[in-house]
Amino acid sequence: MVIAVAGIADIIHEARSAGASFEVLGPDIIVTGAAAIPPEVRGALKLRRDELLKYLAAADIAPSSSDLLKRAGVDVAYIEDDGAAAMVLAEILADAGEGPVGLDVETTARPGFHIHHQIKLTKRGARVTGPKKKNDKIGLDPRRAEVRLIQVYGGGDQCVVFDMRKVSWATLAPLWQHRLVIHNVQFELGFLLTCGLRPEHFECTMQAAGLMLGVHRRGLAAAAQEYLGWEIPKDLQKSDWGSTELSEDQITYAALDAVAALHLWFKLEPDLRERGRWNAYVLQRDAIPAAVEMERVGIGVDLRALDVKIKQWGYALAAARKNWEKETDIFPPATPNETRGWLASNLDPDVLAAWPRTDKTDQLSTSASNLERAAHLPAIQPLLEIKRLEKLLSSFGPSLRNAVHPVTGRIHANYLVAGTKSGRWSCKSPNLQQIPGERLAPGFRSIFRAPPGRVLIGADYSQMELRAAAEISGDEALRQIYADGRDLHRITAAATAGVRLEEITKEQRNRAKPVNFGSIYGMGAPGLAASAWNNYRVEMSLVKAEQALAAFFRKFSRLRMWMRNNADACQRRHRIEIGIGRVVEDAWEPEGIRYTQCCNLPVQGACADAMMRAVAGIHRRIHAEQVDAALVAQVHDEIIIESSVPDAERVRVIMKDEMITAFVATFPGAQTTALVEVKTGKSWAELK
DNA sequence: AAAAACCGCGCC
DNA sequence: AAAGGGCGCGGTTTTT
Repeated sequence: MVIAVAGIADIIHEARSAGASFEVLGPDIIVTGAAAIPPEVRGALKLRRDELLKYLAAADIAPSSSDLLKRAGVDVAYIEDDGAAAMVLAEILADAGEGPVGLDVETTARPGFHIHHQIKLTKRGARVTGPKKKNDKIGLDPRRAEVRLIQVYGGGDQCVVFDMRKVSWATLAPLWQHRLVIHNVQFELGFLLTCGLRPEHFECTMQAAGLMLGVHRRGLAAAAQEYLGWEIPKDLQKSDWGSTELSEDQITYAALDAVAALHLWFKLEPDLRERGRWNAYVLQRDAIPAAVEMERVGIGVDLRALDVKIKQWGYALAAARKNWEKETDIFPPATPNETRGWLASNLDPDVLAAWPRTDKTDQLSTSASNLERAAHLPAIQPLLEIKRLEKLLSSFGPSLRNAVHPVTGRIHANYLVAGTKSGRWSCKSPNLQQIPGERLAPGFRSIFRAPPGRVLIGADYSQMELRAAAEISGDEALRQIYADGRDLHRITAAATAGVRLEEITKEQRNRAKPVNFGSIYGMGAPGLAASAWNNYRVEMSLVKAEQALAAFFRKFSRLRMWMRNNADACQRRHRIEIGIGRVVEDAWEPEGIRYTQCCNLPVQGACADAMMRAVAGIHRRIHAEQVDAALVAQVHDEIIIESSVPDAERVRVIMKDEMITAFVATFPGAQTTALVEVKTGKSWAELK
């Protein structure tokens, strides 16, 4: 940290991490453990005493961890030896009785795994602007970090904090048989698994809070505020949990989370049951071990092939820039504003006047789909090529390479179970659910590869959301199409063009796709016309879009009826109800629930239910049947498993079986003809 | 200097 | 009457 420019909060944080604590007494500041503060930090604090006093006084109003614990009637016991550990653990379990134990852990980078700073460069070679990227994920990575503290609370008058540098894991063995309440249990399971521990009875207050408060308020702080009225401080979250002597503040801070988790559970559990969301909770909870496995196992990557791709993209980008310069005699635009300037001076005045603009700031749009409107300008093609390659390089080049784990050589992405309001999973660091496909980057998915002796198996639901819409709405015409294993796109194309099915060309079928996908989500004619162009490069006039929608709903009138009735019911209830019992409350949306969400979320969300059932079911069977295989990716309607070659056939059967079972469990009586498609290959590219 | 807002775009 | 939904991420621009 550069002390001279740091905020006072950062300086205080440094001092606290070093073991110091502050107390305000009238105009005086009492510092304990001042000797531990690094001299330059101490100097800065002296220099900025007034600021420090103001900050501490403000912090005084917000209760500290120890205030909150005091109010809750909980003492903290910090345990550093096995004898005491066994004794207090027995007390905690006695406090809990038949009930669960609240638990939380703090982790820290293992010795030898240093935090290395990396400097990011822009495409022009300048230092990247914005916050300096500190590589601080190591402390959260089970492969490079260790559990420092385990905090447990049984509901009594003490919370125990075990220092795992002093206490042996064997002493805690009884704990793993007990039912545990953890906020974001996925994180803890990842660490416990590396210690060979596989607790089976757990509750996740984060999943529960997401169902009750909305997925954006499922964090511990938000949930504790809402349900307990606690303002949980989080300033020590990133303190140094590896230091030899942990401060008292750190220990009480750590304890508070375990206490909060248990208290939260006591409120959340009855709430889930009373509000009809218990089944949704169980579904989400039971999918967590599969997500843990996906992250732990990771997906295999051919690093050399990725490097080749990056090089090729670089060459192609240079060539595209040359082409631009040949057409224009100027350098290619380096920023959106430069692109806007070029558009402003090169478009015909009437075209410029009608050029699409951005939503919030009303500037000229520079999106690829809009640039294609000016395709007659010779510089546009090179510009589009530049944009494509810059996108690939910035999102899937060096940054994806950096995501390859130094120890395993694989990518361990983080899947967020029910991380979206519909219930879909999301994925981050990196997001494997947005890896470019064949259209944008031919062959790119072949870098995701099984190691020698193993294969990837991909299974996907065919036209999952259209099938779901058919089942939810009870539209017999649509259901019949899937019962017969017919092709909806072809049927819609024939209806639109007014010709017989056999005469439909590939081109005509393609034009029908946006109609089918758009209509079930409540798209209007203008939206359909736009989506046809933006997603499929199909030109569709307003009139044609209107006609296509009308024709679609003439055929599937029951679907339209469901859409309208359901949207009405949602507005009446001020909530959208999804599948097994998840909801999106009107109050959770900044501008209230919208008609299109009422149409979309029940379909998308019920599909997410089916997907979760399938993932959990597959995971369970792979372990129960001791198959040499593991889940490695999930992309909403697709599951990818890496398997040994001998077990591949068994895996294919399990996947297909579990996915069909999950779909029918979600949509009783659903048509299952050609529902699941399974493919095997050495790489992801071969699974399409 | 850092944070927030905005735009655009990859996937389903 | 009309109404694309859901994400995460990189980069630029504006605000604090």
